[in-house]
Amino acid sequence: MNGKEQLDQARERVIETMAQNMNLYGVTDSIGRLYGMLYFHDEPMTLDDMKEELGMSKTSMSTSVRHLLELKMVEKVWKKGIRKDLYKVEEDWYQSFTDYFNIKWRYGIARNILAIEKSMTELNKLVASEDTDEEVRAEAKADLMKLQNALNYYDWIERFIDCLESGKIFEIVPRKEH
Amino acid sequence: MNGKEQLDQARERVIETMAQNMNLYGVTDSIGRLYGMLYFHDEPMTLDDMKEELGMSKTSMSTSVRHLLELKMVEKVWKKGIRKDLYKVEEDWYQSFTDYFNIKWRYGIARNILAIEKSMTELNKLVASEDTDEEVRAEAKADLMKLQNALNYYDWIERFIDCLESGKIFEIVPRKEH
DNA sequence: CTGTTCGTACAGTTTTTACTGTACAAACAA
DNA sequence: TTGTTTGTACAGTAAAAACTGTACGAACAG
Repeated sequence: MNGKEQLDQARERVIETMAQNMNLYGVTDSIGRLYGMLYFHDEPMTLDDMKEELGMSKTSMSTSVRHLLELKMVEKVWKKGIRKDLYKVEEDWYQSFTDYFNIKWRYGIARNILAIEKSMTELNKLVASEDTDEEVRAEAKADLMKLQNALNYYDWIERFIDCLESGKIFEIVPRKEH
Repeated sequence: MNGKEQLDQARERVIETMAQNMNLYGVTDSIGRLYGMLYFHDEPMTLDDMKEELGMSKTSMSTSVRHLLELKMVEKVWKKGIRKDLYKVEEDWYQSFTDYFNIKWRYGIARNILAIEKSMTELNKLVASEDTDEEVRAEAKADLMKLQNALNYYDWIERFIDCLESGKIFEIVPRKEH
């Protein structure tokens, strides 16, 4: 097959940089490489296919795919007559971008908000209490202001993600048609 | 100092979750904790202060601060009469959010675009060449379409980051005033 | 039911990353 | 100049993460 090596080389280059890029989504290079490889495969793949293609253990493929599923960057495909699970990449990268924020950022922020609210309750008590040392009270008040700012920021982030999720962002920053 | 423990406990809780959240920015928990600690310190701190406060080595403080500087999440402060370097957090979290994309995402995408363009050039040659096997040619053509889509997506991301950087995003998703 | 096949939990290993202590260069003080 | 102080490079160590192989439960085939 004349030209096969050049084809593979061209793919490999893209896959490698894509994989490093995907660190931004919190996945390792090797998971990124798996994604990239799947990206260039037009047919859905089984874990054994991937294992074969990347020369890694099936266990690794299993956990890597799980990561990508969690991020909704790959999806399971059903095909009658085939017992093995099949996977393919989510083709819509805009969707993947949005999903990332929806999954990772929203989750992180929710946890953070809980912690902040709990601490604010405690600090309010501290400020209200007569037993509290004056210096401590002053610090607590300052902290309360900081935490309120933090809450405001998280509120903004949530609305920002809403803006992505609803697709409103595309009114401001339109998709490039081609 | 009555109430000091409660104050510290309230802070610690927030710092810990904040630190984990900062994994989203690609920094470790311990760097996140340093950031959180700095966040609650109203006065700028020296490396030795941090080392003392966190019970870690000065070397660690040095490299951690460097990471945070790179992300523009902390900044150096000059104070006359003090020889040691002083650092404080960037208070504007909206700015930090924008900076993160500007620094990390733009960089990654730029690298990726270069790789894609190079591969597209090669693939175009491959498609044009008469020596190329027909099957390979077909795959190369399919790849070219995929890569063009990728370029379109990266173009969108760049415009998206422009939208953050210019502050236009705040017209759509306004800051919460309080 | 018994045989396979498939995906994954788990334990163990390898690799990578985070962290420390030392040593040293640069900047300053005297 | 010489003596300090400060930040960081570097090498070594400790901790964490990635990866592998085995073993096993679940799903299906016959």
